[in-house]
Amino acid sequence: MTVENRINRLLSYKHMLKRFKSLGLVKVFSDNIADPLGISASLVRKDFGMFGISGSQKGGYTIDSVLDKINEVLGSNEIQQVIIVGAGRIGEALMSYKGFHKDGIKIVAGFDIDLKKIRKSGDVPVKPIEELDEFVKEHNISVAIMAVPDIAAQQTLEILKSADIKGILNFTPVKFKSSDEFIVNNFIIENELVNLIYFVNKYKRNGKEVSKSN
Amino acid sequence: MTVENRINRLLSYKHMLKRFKSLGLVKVFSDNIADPLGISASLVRKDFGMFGISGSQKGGYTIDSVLDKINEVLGSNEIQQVIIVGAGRIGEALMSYKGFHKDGIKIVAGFDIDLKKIRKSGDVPVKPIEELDEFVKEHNISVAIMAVPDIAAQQTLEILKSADIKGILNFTPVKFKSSDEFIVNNFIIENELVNLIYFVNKYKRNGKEVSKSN
DNA sequence: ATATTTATGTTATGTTTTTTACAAATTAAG
DNA sequence: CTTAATTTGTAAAAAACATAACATAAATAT
Repeated sequence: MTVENRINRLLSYKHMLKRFKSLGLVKVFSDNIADPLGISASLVRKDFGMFGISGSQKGGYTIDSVLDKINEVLGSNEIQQVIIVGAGRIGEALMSYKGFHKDGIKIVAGFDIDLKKIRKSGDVPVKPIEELDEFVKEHNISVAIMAVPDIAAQQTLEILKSADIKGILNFTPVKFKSSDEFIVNNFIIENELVNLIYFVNKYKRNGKEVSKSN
Repeated sequence: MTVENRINRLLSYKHMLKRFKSLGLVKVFSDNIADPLGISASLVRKDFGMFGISGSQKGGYTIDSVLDKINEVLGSNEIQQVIIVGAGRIGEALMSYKGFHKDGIKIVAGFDIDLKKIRKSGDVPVKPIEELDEFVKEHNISVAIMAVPDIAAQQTLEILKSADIKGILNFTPVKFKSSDEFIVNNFIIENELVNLIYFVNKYKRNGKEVSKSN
C-alpha cells in the first residue's frame, strides 16, 4: 500500500505541475504543490527525494524537469500499449476515450468473441478473441482492460494469463485476486458508490466533521 | 482517509461473509475472514468493535447478524436511490448494470440533455435534464453519478449542486474537489491504469518483491 | 564582502494504523 | 466439577506515515 499511495500522489503532483505550467510558470516551490492538495510541503519534498527528484535551494523545482522525472518513474515517457477485451458499452467507451494519451497510454486493440463487433478500421480495431494471444506476444503487451460480461470473466482471465499478460484493470463484477506475477486492479463500482453513500449519510446525520480526502 | 479504508474493509468483509454463508456456514471466526484477505485477525476484530459488531468468545461471529450490522453501517438496509446524469455509453452501461441491488442501491432515473435519449419506459427511465431539479427534490435524492462528456461536466456540476445533491461519483475526465457539504468521488481511469502499469513494469524490472494489495 | 532571506533536503517528532500479546470468557472433555 | 482448549476484546507495542523543525545552501540586498 505504501508505494501505491506515493504513486497516486505523484499523479496529483503531475496534475498540479501541468496546471502551473499552463499558467506560464517555469519553477515552483514545494508548498505551491502541497497547499492546493492539502498536504504538507515536506511530504512533497520527501516524495520527490524518494524518486530522485531534486530542486535547488532557494530556487525551487523546475517544472519541466520534475514532470519529466515523474513520467519516467511512471513509465509514461514511453508509450504503454494496452488492449481491451470486450467491445461492449464500457469497452467501446474506453476505446473512444481521448484522455489516455497524456499519460503515455495507447489503446492499441480491442478483442471480442462476437464477430459482429469486429472491425479492422477505426481508431482502435476490434479483433476476434482468438487472435489475442498472437497479438499480445507479437506486440509485447503487458496490460489489459477487462470489460466483458460477468459470465465471460473467468474464461477471459485464463486467456489473458496464458497470453502472458501481467496486469489487468478489471471492470467485470467478478473480483479477482492479485499475485506477484499477475496484478489485478478490480474496479468495483458498487463499492465506490457505497463508500460515497456512507459519507453522504454520515454528513446528513452528524452535520459536520466528515473526512474523505480525494 | 482513515475511515474510508475501514469502510472498504467492511465491504470486503461483507463479500467474504456472503461467500461463507453461501457455503452453508452460520458462524465464523475472525481469522476465517482475515486470512483470505491477507490481513490480521485482530484488525477484523478491531474493525468490528469499532462499529459495535460483537461475537461470542469461543463461538465466533454469527454471519447473519454481522452482515446485518454491516449493512446498517453502510446504509444498505434501506434502498439508496441514485440518479445518473448522462445517458451515453457509460451512463447506459450503468443503468443496465444489475450489481447494485445487492448493496441496496437503486438507479431510479437517468437524465440527458439530448431529447433523443429520453424514454419513459424501460427499467430505468431517462428524463430531460430540465426535470432533474424537481425529480431530485421530490424523491429526496442525495447521490448522483456523473457520466456526461467533459465539455458538459462543469455545467452539470452546477445543476447537481443547485438541486442539493450531496455526493457524486464522477466519471467525467474533469476532476472536482470534495468539500464537506458536497462529496466528490472522482473515478480517474487513466490514474488506475498508470498505477497498474507502474507495478507491472516494476515487477518486470525487479523480478520479485512487488507490493500492491487489492 | 557580509548579512539577510528563503527554500531544499533530511532528521527528529508526532500521529495514525496495524499487529502482537494476553486476560477474560465460553465451550467441551474428562 | 475441574481442566483444557480456543476465541474474543483490548491494552501495549510496533510499524507505517506524515508533519514539524532545522541545518545547509543559494540568492538577494546592503
